[in-house]
Amino acid sequence: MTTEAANSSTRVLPHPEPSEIRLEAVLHALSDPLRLQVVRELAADGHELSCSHFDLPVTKSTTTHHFRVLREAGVIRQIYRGTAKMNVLRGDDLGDLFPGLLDSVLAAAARQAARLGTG
Amino acid sequence: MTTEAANSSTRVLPHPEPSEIRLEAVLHALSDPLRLQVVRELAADGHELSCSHFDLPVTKSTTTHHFRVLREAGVIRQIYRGTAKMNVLRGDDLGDLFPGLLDSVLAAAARQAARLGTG
DNA sequence: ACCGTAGTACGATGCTTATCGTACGAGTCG
DNA sequence: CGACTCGTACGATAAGCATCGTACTACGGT
Repeated sequence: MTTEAANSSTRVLPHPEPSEIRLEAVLHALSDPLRLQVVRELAADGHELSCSHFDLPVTKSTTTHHFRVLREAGVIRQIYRGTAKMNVLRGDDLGDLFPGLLDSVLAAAARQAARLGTG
Repeated sequence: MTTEAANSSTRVLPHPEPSEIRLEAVLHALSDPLRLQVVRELAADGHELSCSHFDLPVTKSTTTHHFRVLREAGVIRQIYRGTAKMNVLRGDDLGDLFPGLLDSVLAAAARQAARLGTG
């Protein structure tokens, strides 16, 4: 049973507070190719993107797993909107905690993608 | 004798070419607390430091393992000098490949260390 | 030649992670 | 309601990784 009368989009996901975000966890989250790709797309778009928007070469289960890793590391924020689950970069929080870090990682990823031939 | 250069004898260690260095591997190498600490000390010192200079809370075997991960990711360069194995950051190579990345990671690490009250 | 120091190699172990499949829940729309 | 879509939960599996201990090599000094 739903423990709570389903007030649409009242499903809330746990996110780490800025004070709980660890650099090591952020770096680890970004060290996976799939997750780094997701972060790049989120940064490039700048808006909320649903999980299903991403065309990852893994199953839905694995996709859920990767998004959770990103969320629990504090890299993204996830919000339910209807049946969809929207994802946004926590650019502000990360910028406050680690100024310039996200930008240089994204720049590095873009640079490597260009170097390796259209990524 | 000698003491000058040219003491890097027979034993040579494999290092990735700059073109072989992958961002994901670098981020993964830096995502371990011990390895990040090593990199911070190397950056702070700026000179060659032997493996035994670092006082890591793990055995020699594990220390060897962590230095190898850093070397194979392209983060450090290792050279034998007598019985010692010297380590130095590949700051130039990383700076060419991923401008600003290493600096912002180091800054982030310093910031987090201060925030967590490292003493 | 010997010994001590620095580091390696190898095998084992236990933990973490990436992956999948299937069954299920939550929400939308006809 | 019923069907459909999006995503979750759980269990299983396989690979990776951090760690250790012991046995070993390489080098330098005495």
